[in-house]
Amino acid sequence: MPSHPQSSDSDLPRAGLGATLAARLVASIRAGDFKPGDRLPTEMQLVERFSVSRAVVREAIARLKTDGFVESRQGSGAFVSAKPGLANFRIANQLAAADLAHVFELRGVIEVGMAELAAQRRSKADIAALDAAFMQMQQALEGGQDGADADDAFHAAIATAAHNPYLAQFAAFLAQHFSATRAVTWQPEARASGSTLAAQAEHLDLVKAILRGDAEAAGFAARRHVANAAARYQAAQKKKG
Amino acid sequence: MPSHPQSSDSDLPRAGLGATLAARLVASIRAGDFKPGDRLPTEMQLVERFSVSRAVVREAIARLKTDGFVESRQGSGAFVSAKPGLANFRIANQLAAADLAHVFELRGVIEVGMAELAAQRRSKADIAALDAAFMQMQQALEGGQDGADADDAFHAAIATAAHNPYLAQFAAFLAQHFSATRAVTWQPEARASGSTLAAQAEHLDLVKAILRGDAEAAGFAARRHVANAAARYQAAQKKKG
DNA sequence: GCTGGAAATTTGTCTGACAACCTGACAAAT
DNA sequence: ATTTGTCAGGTTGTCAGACAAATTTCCAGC
Repeated sequence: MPSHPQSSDSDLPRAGLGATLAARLVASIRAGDFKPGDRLPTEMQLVERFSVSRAVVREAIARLKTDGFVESRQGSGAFVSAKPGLANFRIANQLAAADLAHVFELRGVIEVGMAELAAQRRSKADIAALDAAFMQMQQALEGGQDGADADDAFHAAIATAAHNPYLAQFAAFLAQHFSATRAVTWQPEARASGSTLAAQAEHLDLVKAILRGDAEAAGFAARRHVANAAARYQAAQKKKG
Repeated sequence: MPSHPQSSDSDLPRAGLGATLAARLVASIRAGDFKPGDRLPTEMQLVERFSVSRAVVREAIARLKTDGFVESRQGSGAFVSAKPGLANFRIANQLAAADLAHVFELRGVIEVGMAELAAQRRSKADIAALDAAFMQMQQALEGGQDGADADDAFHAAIATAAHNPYLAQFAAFLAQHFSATRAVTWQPEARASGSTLAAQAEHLDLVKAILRGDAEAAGFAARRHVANAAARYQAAQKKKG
């Protein structure tokens, strides 16, 4: 058994009929088949059209309701919301290269803002956590170990130092989609090419700017770090593919 | 019938049993009653504990699945996800004053980033849309009409000019929570105090910076505009409450 | 034309049943 | 002793039918 849990298709539960139908209905709404205010087909019509039971249809519609795509009224029907899909913000699990670049850019905007705020608001405890994460990465760099976890902790420490829970939560949300890119930084190929060293140098610039409370420099360092991380990841992808 | 749709409690559908149970289970997970990896009570146990039918329990769990709180496996049970609630980003409908300030800050970070990118990437069509929205606000300002819609269009035009769909979608998501604050800018009280005029002056700075492609100035103008908007809104709240 | 109420329609909830799947225990074979 | 096969029980997934609750439609009656 591999030590790293492999996320193959078999170990994650297959999508049931309800989830599948929900996805199809969302696609229909996004495609414009149903516009805001329109009434969806009745449950019985959906039962006949998709050859499933009413329980499946109701599960699908329940999912659409939690995602804010539709609102249903007893006795009347289910109606597409005024702002379908805007009740929450979501990013697809699999992203094309062009989309990934855009998400990288979004992440950059957030990281820059957090770095600036962290420089203005950092407490002694924030500095201690930031320093600890940085030193852990340094040890991983010198010892040839995996510093991905310390890298996570480093960025989390910056988010904490910004003292804005919404900003931190959104950064954590975005970070999920970058586990692969963070892993690249600490792979043997990256060490050989000097990418890991370069990334750590960028981390140092960021730490120093935050320590001395220089918001402008912190923002600049964060901007450069994310931009370079994106470049390094895309270069690694090109080399591999 | 009022021209502005009033969102009273009566016209939006009451939460059903399924939605209620889902909310309670989410609260339990957030409170730590169930930790990541834990197995939820079986559907039959939930049926007995909450005195509802299995259909209601299944609707609640279906909602938890779409929100990424749990994953269920046929024959085994429903398990709390590793990162519960991080599958999507969501903001509560009703925010306390302190939370609203934080969300304002998050919005500011996004607006600054979009303004910078818009200055770098604006096309002729972007400029035309931006100009049209600004002129519409100007007319509303001079004619004493409501410019809230034009205000929306103005910020949407900046989002479009940034040429990043994820950034734009997130900005639109955030904008939903600021309809009240944008309305404040165009109320008679704001006109009397000069707030509306000040806001429009800030809009002009923003437009000019984007037109001449000055990213730094655009970012600065956006930062100032959002900060002032927050201050104006909080002042109006204090005056009213 | 308008009103009132019955009838039809639609979603919400309950109940029972079976299928698909997983888990653990036990027996059998190696 | 370890592995393998089998079985029984439990759990989620799906189906079917029924009734309750709320809305909409329609028509008789004025």
